[in-house]
Amino acid sequence: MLTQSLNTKAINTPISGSKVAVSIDPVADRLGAITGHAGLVVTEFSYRKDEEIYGEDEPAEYVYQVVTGAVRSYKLLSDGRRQIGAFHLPGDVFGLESGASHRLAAEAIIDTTVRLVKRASLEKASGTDVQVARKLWTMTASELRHAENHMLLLGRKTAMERVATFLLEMDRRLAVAGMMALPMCRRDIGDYLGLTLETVSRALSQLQAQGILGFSGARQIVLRNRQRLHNLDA
Amino acid sequence: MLTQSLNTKAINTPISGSKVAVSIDPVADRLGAITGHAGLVVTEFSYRKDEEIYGEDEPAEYVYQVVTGAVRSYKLLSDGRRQIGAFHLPGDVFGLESGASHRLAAEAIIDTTVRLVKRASLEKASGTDVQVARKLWTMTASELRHAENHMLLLGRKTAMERVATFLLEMDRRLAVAGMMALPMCRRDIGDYLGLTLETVSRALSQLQAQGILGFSGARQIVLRNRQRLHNLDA
DNA sequence: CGAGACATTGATGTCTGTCAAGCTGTGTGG
DNA sequence: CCACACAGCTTGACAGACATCAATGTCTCG
Repeated sequence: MLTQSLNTKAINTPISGSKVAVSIDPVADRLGAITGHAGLVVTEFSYRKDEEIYGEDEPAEYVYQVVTGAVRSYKLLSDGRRQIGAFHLPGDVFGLESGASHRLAAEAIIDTTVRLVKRASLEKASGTDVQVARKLWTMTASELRHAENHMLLLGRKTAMERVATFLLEMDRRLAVAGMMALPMCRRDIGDYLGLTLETVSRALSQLQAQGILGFSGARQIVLRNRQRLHNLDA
Repeated sequence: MLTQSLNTKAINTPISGSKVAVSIDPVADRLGAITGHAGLVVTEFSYRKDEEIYGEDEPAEYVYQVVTGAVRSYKLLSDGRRQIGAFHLPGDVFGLESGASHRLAAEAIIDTTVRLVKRASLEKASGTDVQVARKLWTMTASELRHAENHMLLLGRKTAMERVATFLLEMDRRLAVAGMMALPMCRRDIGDYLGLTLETVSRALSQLQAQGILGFSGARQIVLRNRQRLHNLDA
């Protein structure tokens, strides 16, 4: 480990690393919108549940896109308190930095496959292709928008409002056939919402008791009344 | 008012609007780093204390830089709860959007003078000048970095840790001769830190009692022991 | 110098955290 | 295929940090 320099650091302990360039689906593919133009090398990689993808303050060598699975980006305080800044779901790009290093760590929540491209090659492409440069900016701006909404949630919303916001966000992002399968545990949800896992659990139970949602297993949720959920969300 | 369309909307009720193009100091001037290259028209404008500069979801027609004064950017919940996302101090650029509208409102905290350029002209310049495009991205990424740190504060830090973080941030950004003159009131600080003004006041009093800081008037603060303040900040 | 906005301080309340016990359901191995 | 084991979840009792409500103090500026 000590002999491994940061610059030549291998991608963290993958299950399987296929180093072949893969073809990118051009439809509604946000990373593809960039790579399509520049013809960059795109690699696929997989991480097991709870595996670290990169650490906080690590050099930002790659930009990632979730293919399947789910990823959490987070910061830690010295005593272990954790704030998850975002969940990344299939299609989402993460790990994009304009500076030299990652400002949040990233871990696979469940077994996850990602596409990745070298940051340096994107930087290079942005120097010649204005479309690429524009895309990098809008992706960062999109993350900023999410962070600004989340600051409002963390600073000013009640526990119930936070959970309602969370459910509506997840419903929007990963509902299929009116049901959502949450990839993350209650602790992850708590660390995302600035709550404890117990408070999250109590809020969900209360929503169930009110008939606003139904469970089929703790992580399979059906929203039965989005309007009432919206009303609970300030 | 009703006859005034949004697209032709005048800049909000300035004290004085000098529409002359002004020369920009090229040294350590972040807006200048852009405008220097593109030769854009830069205007100066002034706002009085508590005057709105733009509202949430208003079309983002201009990008601003504080010359003198201070600005708060914030979001509101329907019942009036407010989260201030950032304070903008002399030199800071604010109101930069990659989308069509402002996602936070902005108000002058005290009498404030800003420089401004049309967003559209920056967009245009970024299409031909790769340096401009790069700068827009890094400025947005810099805001994102701040927001990520602030999410950690809002989600996971105690009241005392938040106030310590705030003091160190303000010390870094506006201390002159070892003293800082806060432009904002206790309520603004509370709304930035996700606390009430009373909790902020109590924390500051406690820090004074411990000799970590001294006051000369409620908004004139001297940090007497930055190390101990750092220790209080998780 | 006076008035009003702003800040401090105190008393009390409450929401969420903490600690603890038990339950569920998922995956594994006999 | 069933049963066990364990991680994850729920629920309860209690505690505590911060909010709320209220009164007083102080600085600023007109």
